[in-house]
Amino acid sequence: MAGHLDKNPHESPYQRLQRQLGDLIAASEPGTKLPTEPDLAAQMGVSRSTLREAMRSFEAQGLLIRRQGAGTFVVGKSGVFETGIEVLESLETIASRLKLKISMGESQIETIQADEDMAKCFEVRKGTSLLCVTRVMHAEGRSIAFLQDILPRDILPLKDLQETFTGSVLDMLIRRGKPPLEKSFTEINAVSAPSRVARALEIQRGDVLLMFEADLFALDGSAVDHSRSYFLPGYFRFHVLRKIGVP
Amino acid sequence: MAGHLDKNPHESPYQRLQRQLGDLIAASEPGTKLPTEPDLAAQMGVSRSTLREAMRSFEAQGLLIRRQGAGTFVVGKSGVFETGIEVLESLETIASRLKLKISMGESQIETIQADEDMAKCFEVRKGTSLLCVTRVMHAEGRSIAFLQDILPRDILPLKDLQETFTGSVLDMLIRRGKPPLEKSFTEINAVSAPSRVARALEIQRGDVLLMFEADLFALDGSAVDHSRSYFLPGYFRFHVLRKIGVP
DNA sequence: CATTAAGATATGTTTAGACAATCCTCATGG
DNA sequence: CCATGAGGATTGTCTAAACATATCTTAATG
Repeated sequence: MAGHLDKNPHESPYQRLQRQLGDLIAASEPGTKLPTEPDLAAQMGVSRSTLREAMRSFEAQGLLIRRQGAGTFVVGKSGVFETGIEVLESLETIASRLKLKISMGESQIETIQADEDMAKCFEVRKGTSLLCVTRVMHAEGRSIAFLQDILPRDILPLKDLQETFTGSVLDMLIRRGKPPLEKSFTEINAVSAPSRVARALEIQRGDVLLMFEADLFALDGSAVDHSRSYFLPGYFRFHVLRKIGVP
Repeated sequence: MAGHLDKNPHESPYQRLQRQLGDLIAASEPGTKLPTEPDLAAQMGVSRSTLREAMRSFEAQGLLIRRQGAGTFVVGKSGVFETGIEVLESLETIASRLKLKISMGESQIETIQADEDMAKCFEVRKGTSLLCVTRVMHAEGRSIAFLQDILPRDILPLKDLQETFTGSVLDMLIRRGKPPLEKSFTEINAVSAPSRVARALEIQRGDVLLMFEADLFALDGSAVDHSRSYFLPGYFRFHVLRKIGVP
């Protein structure tokens, strides 16, 4: 990216480190195992902590994958899930269209009690039982998304969920056809990975994630699902076509 | 948020730290200066590094502001820039509608040479001169967004920019009325703050930012502007209404 | 009274090291 | 040949400390 605020573009040691790391990654074939952290730190003349800090941003961009006990590997930039967000679609649908593979990893279906926010969302009493479906989605041999849906018990039979769930609550609802769905209101933000999500996604706690928090509405206006989806940034490219507003 | 993958919700020391910090912040009036990092670390029984790591996520949520040499302050959650992204509007327009104050801080207008990407974007030869407008936007006494627009020299007179620019290239283009604008194609992602952006936004390098990278098109289909906007997550709530797709 | 400089305070960055947790390889035994 | 366990390799987390940088306060001087 050209242009910057600092008139004197003198490179700090950390920026030099970033550039050198970027060069090393660019020069390595996908699948390459990089030197160990202690070795790389020594080569680049920085401490292991400083190197790790720099590596985090490359991992966030999907250029590296680090595996505890195994090593650090360069990732090929092939399977990016690219889609517009004007239309709500499941990851499976997007994958199918892009001819990419995605699968559901670890998952969990449980019953929870509505807290104040959920009670308000579904217009039920606090403490009402809700279904919570949590899973990790995998592509290219790693976890790339952590998804969680909360929905009233009567919206999807628990039995169906337990027997046929393959990763998308939305697809199940669409296939089932009732209630008929109308729209989703989705909030978008960047978050620092909470410990539990980080563990599930095999990243460091505190790493950068893109999060969509959404309410799904039926035609009759009632909320039928509340979801939180955490995406590893380097594996997704979301975009939106925007009309021009009038000030 | 209820529900989690770990069946045994035993709290790790770091999670305990996060909870305690969250409680402390919630219990403090906006504007409160927290104990110094060494003191707080001692009180919470962790090292200063671990405390700093935990504080980063609160700063990302806009709950804290840290100022080098001055201290750490609790932030009141009042002025969140909330808007749909179906329509492209400047921060000033959004602020005006929400009755929030925003102003332009440090800015820079310079001429740059088109690299390969920019040459392709604007359909010009590599090396062609382009204008680059970079600025930091302030609200509530702090930097909350780092914005950068790149545009061909003939789209906006440099003189006009230098004399009347107050923060929004979009608003200038709309007021000028030519070329007539049609739409913006915006990519959305979460990024780890690069050093220069971090410095401008007064955050730690590597912190979480929401980034929009956009191409603005005129009615005749030509690209008239390419921009990158970095947003401090806690100060913005972007949302989108999504139609339901068919798998 | 205003300005400036020095000292104190506090966050930002870097380093080194220790230990925990995970993964991989190799040797051994069934 | 396969399973298992031990040991080595490597990343993840935490700690302590040092130094850089920024801010604030206070004292001295004009």
